[in-house]
Amino acid sequence: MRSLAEQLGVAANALYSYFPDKAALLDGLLDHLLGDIPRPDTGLSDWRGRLAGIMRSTRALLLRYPDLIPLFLSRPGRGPNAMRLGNDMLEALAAAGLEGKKAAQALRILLIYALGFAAHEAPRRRDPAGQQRIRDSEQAFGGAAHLPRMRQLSGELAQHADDQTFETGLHWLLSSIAREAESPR
Amino acid sequence: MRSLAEQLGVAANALYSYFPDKAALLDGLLDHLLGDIPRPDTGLSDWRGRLAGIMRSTRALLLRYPDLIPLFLSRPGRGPNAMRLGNDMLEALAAAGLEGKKAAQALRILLIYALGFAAHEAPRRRDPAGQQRIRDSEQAFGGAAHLPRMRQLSGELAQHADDQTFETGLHWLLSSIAREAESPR
DNA sequence: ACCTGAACACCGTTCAAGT
DNA sequence: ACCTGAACACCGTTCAAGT
Repeated sequence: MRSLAEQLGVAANALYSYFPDKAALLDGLLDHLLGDIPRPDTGLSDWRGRLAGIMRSTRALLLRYPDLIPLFLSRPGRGPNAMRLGNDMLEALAAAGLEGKKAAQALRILLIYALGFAAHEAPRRRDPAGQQRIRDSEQAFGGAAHLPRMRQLSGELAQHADDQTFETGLHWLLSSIAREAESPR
Repeated sequence: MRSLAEQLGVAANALYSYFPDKAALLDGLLDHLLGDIPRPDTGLSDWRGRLAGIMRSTRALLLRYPDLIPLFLSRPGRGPNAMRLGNDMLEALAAAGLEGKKAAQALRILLIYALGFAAHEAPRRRDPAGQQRIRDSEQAFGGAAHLPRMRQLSGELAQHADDQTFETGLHWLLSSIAREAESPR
């Protein structure tokens, strides 16, 4: 609050003329930022591509504002932009054949995946001693007595999460969603 | 630091005789808590059940210590208990037919899913005005002009994430992992 | 309606000093 | 080696007072 006020050239407590508290201010900011996520081409019949695009944009947005990730995870998200995003996702899920409760579950699972992934990545990307940390991890994993699997994969495990891993997980979720529609229960 | 010191009957700065800073203290605590996650029955050939058990235990542990969830998401996790957990997961993934890079990816994706899910849930479970918040959301979704999918599912979408949703996402990931092993690339 | 200075009750951490 | 009181540089927020 203090540093924002300073950038606005105003005393810190002046902000309380506009917002009841910090949480309310951040809620407004969050939904505003969601406006940066582009809408999928509605004409496109490729539901998988549309969902993947939204999830990639969401992850990219979060990585741009790492400080806000805990807020995105914990806040309800019922501003206009959050609702538009939800509607676009439900539209794509309906094209995939998911409706009702299963569609609501899929929406939440996909969002949690993208949010969780970014929440995992962001602090590592920002860590100034990141490369050193990777070397330390590799050594810890490589020297783990009685844990042969960790030793064997120490090189892979020590690396940070990357684009390819994000795509793999997204692919896994979308593939299962496609199957869910084919053989509903 | 101050409240912990008080519970120990000691001045706050006395803690700095044992830990260089707050982060180091919490890193130690985190790995200690991971010791509460039970190991899967190693004799069991059911790799899916073993992985599911670990993920359920992880989620349950995080929900017991909601304040620590951001730490679990951002910290590397290379203490003895974290490594044991990783080794058990890799063991199960190997039984599923995943080795090397794909196994490392699967490990990270599953952990991110469980951590992300708990990070999403925890603040909602703690919110004292949770029920009121659900009603507000339902009304916001239900009254969204031009967003028919949101309106249609307002009841489902307003609810909090639940056990069933967690199980669905876990099932989707494990199913795709099973397929990955059947037809590797 | 919108802003201010001053203050309150908190933080994590440092430092010099004690035993 | 382990602890202390005092202080530092921060927080978000409240309150009474100003225009």
